[in-house]
Order: sequence, then structure tokens, then C-alpha cells
Amino acid sequence: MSVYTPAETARRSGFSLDTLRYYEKIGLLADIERTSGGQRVFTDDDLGWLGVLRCLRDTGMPIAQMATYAELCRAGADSEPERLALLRQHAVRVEEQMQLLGRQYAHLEEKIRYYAERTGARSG
Amino acid sequence: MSVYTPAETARRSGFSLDTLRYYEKIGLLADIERTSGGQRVFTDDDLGWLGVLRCLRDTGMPIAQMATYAELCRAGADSEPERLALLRQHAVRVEEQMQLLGRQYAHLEEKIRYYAERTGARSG
DNA sequence: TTAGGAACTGGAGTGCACTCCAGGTCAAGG
DNA sequence: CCTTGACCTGGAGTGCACTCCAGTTCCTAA
Repeated sequence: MSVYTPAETARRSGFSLDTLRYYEKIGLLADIERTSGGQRVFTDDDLGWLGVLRCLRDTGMPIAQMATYAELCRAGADSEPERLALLRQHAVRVEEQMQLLGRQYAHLEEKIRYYAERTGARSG
Repeated sequence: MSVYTPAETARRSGFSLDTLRYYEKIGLLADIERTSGGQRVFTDDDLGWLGVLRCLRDTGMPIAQMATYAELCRAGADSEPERLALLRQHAVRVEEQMQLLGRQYAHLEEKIRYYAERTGARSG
């Protein structure tokens, strides 16, 4: 298997059909093949690229920046240093995000322990 | 010091003045004192509660659920088991979120290493 | 060949969480 | 007093990322 229907692609990528169309419209997805009748045909390469988009999206990159990255990827090998810079910048933000999340999770745990003791004490 | 102006509260909590007003309007913030002239006066308790809200928001809890939690807190000690359940549920989602973030961060790092090697190889 | 589900398009609508605005009021320094 | 910057209200507007819709076309299995 190496080509997929829109529905199958949605299932595999985790993006809805509407989102796939939207991503194509705004340039995150380019050169998607079509049948003679005009229906989209996705390849393994497309799925790979969707995996990249999912990674960026899951780590909180704004769509606009993903579009920038997509364009750099289309621009050829000369843009690789720029792509690297963009990803490195993003990675820094993700690290900060992970640290914040970890800190706040610790607070949450603390609160849970507090309530668990109180309710445990009363009910037991 | 134990009371704060709206501006000082915004600074300390990290929420904008508009957000503080919005939170009060939708019930996340209740019983904020006022001067005779109608201006808000925040206390250390309020700041503490804002810290809780910040924790929940930073960990991705939707506003609607924060409002539920706020109401439970106002409902008295009987609601503690419910509060505990709500926080535990949320903590599970946060754990999942942290795991996803960690996995995707690993992919991102991989991509960065790939580009770093390529651009390093060409430029060095 | 025909039925019916999948997919197409352009564009409007949604949900969330704020954010901004107009037109006033309040309060502290000079 | 008077100015002036902080604050007030209700309500409209914004930005993001989809999501839904109407009306039409495609394509596969019976």
C-alpha cells in the first residue's frame, strides 16, 4: 500500500478531512495528487509530512509558523539552515512549555494530596 | 502589605486587567472587595486563588471547568470529594499531555539533529 | 445502470479566551 | 481645586484553528 483515500489519510494522520482540506488551502499541504475526477490521493510521503505537521502542532507551533516552515521545505536545500534555526527556536519554546507544565503539575499534585488527606481523614 | 490595586494584582498574577474583570464576570473570581467608589481591592487570598487559576489554566483546563471548580470551592467543605475528583481527572489529562509533549519533543530533537548534521557537513 | 456513500468547492459559522472601546468616574499629587 | 492617570461598565471585536453547510460530482458494488 502506498496511496490512501482522504478518509484513510484522516484516520492515519489524526487530522479531520476538513482539516486536511484547510491545510491544503493555506499552503501547509502542497502538490497533493488528484484522480482524474478531482479527488485527492495521498501518498506515504504525504503521510510523513502530516506526521511532521502533527509534531509541530502538538508542540504548540502556530499555524502561521508551520506555513513558513512548509514554504522553506519547498524552497530547496538552500533553506536548510533557516529550517534548522526555526526548529531550534521552536524547541526552546517547547522546553519552556514542558518546564512550566511540570511545575504546575507539581502544584496540582500537591493540591490533590491535600484534598486526599482531608477527605480520607473524614471518610475513614 | 495585604491588599493590592488592580494593576498590582495583574502584575503579580500575570493576568491582564481585562482578564481579571472577565474572570470576575464569568464567576471565576467572586466576592472581590471594592472601595466606596467602586474600584476593586484584591487581597492575599485573592492572589492565592489567582495562583490556583493560573495553575489550572497553564495546564490546559478549559475555562468552563475552572468555573465548575470555583463553584465547588464556594459551596463549602462538603464539595471537597468532588473537587478532588475533578482535580484527579484533570491530572490524568495533564499526564497524557506531558507524555505527548515529551514524545513530540523527541521527534523535534531528532529532526534538529538531522538538519544540524547536514548543514554542519556542508558548511564545515 | 443505478443507488448511495465518499469527496468536491467556496464560503459561512463556531468556540474559546480573551481584548479593545467609548464614555464616563475615582483618587492622589501639586 | 484641578489635573491626570488609573479604574469603572456594558458591549463589541479579535485571532486562532478549525468545522459545518449547501449544492454538486465521483465512484464502487449490486
